Amino acid sequence: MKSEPDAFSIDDLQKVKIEPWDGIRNYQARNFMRDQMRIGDKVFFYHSSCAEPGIVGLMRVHSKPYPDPTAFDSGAKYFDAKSDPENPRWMMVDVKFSRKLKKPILLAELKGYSELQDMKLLQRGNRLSIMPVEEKHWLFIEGLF
DNA sequence: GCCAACGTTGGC
DNA sequence: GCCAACGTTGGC
Repeated sequence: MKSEPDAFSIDDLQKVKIEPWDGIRNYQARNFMRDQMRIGDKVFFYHSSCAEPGIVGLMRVHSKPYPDPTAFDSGAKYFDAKSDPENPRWMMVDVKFSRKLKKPILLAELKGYSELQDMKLLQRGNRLSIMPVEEKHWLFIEGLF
């Protein structure tokens, strides 16, 4: 799961411990939260759109999917008039802090490993802010900690 | 700031 | 349903 550190960083998560991952307005990203995530699933926290993009920490899924309340708040940045509270368009989960890596694993480093060449994160043009990680890739990256 | 790669919108 | 225009993401 990606976040711009200026908006919400791994340090912010370490402080608050649990964070509702709201504001996702992309159907594919929503589907991953709504359909694939289970409580306790491990998640990489990735800093994007910054000087040194990369994996900076670990967290876990901490709730079942539920409607994103910011979609119903007409004053909120992520308000969506087309999301009906009776039939919510945007679903999200809460995440819980696990740990911060001593040293981030930067995107530039990840790109260098032949073992990760087919990883979704590294595919050309990928802009998804939430995506699944294959087990083989997860295990390889864990070995880099 | 630039640009590639999408995703969304809206006219037809 | 098609597709051009526009908006967004995100690395560089």
